Amino acid sequence: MAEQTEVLRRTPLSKDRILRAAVTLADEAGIDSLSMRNLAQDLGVVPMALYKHVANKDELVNGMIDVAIGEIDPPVPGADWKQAVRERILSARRVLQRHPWVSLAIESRTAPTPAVLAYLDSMVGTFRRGGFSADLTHHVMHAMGSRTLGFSQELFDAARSAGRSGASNPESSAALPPQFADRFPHLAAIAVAASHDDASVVGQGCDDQFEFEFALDLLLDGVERLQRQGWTSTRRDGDRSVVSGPDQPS
Amino acid sequence: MAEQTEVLRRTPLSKDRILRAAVTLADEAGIDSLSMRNLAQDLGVVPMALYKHVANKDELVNGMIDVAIGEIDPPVPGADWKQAVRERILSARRVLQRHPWVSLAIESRTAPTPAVLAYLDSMVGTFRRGGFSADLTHHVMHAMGSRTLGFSQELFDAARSAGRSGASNPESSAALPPQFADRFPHLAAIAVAASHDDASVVGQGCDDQFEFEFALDLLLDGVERLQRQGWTSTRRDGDRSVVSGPDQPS
DNA sequence: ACCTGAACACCGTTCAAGT
DNA sequence: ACCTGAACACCGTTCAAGT
Repeated sequence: MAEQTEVLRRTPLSKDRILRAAVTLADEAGIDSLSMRNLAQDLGVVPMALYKHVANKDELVNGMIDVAIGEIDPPVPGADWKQAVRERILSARRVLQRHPWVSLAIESRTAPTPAVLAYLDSMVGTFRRGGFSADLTHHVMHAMGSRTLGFSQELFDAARSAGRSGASNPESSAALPPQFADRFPHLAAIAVAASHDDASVVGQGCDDQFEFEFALDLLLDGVERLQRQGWTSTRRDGDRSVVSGPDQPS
Repeated sequence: MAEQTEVLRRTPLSKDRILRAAVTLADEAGIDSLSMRNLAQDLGVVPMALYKHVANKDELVNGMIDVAIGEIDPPVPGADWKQAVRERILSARRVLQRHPWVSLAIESRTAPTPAVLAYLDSMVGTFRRGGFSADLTHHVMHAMGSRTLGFSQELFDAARSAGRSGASNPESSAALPPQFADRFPHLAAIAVAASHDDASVVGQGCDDQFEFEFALDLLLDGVERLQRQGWTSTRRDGDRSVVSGPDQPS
């Protein structure tokens, strides 16, 4: 409608409106399509008009990140630390599946944004209330790394810059080239091992959710063990093994 | 010397010479400075001359990655799987410290390069010879993620796009802003906890090497435990905890 | 004082003109 | 047939001219 177009054109720009349009653009067209010029066109304004509300593109991306991080669920109230951390991280992961550009955007930052800091601060608080020392919590946060925010650097991540396509979409599964098994026999063997549906499929054949939870639980179980052992940092003493506690089998 | 310049100008371009110049450029000036135009200028040729040897910039970056991956030490012969994996990953980490652009370059790829595949294949072989089932090895490789290649997504990684500056350089340590402890009390607490040198320093105050090995050993100890328990994938059965084996304490 | 078109300094890559 | 300068279609951002 002409009237509606007129209203939209007349709606004043705001940082909030710019950020929401930028998130939508990145969601739908990919982060590579996010340019000041494209974004301005989507908003029906001249590119330079954006610079009234954001200092530069870096500040725009920072704002976009915080919009996404704000969508992560708050910690579940009654749960113990392990359940609370686990659920929150899986919530973060769901957010990142809605906004696949976020992980790359966060990685490209030189400093964490305010919302990321607030999220991490809250998670540290959950560990501390669960009986973790400040020392152990510090190292645990490092060890979790980007997994804390719901993503991890996968090496076979074909869906990274590609469009959204569920793992259950058989169309997008690339069959192994014939030479692959000859050149990389070990990789071919483990690709077959965990691919329940089609033995000639790798990458897309992996159950991403399972792999994420496998690694998450491996880490959570490991740090739980350290906490129960009363682990303390021994880095100045040359002791290399982090779990060489008293109840180690042999 | 004029003669030497003449010789250099006369030296024919080759993919190898281009790749080595590109790696040097990225090492010294950062990945952002790596453009076809800058690279051509360093080589004393016109930009379009590069396209005789590389199809496009993506292929250039792929080649650069493989140059770097080729610098990783081969597995140590006599060691058991745990030592072999550990040493190799730490070697990869040293390579990435010499070439700080590699992790971002690998992350930006949509598919792994041949040298990365060969490296991963070799590592899978080490696990398999150590008695790991193909099933477990598959999930372990996922769980290790980018750590396999010597890097992990740190959230406070200030030195990411910045120039090289050792963690021991006190000049580059940013003090915590006064409001920080008020807004993010838990983060402030754990920052102080593990900072031995200066309690008001975060980020640069962390011992990156210690944190990397802490997480690496946490994972290696965890997967060793799974392997000893004869862990098998139970993902279709709704069993969520990866370490719920028979010898769990309670 | 405010807005904005043109311009600047880049980029990867195409393509046709020149040798 | 080969090489390469100019051009194309972008980019983030500056800046001065116009209202």
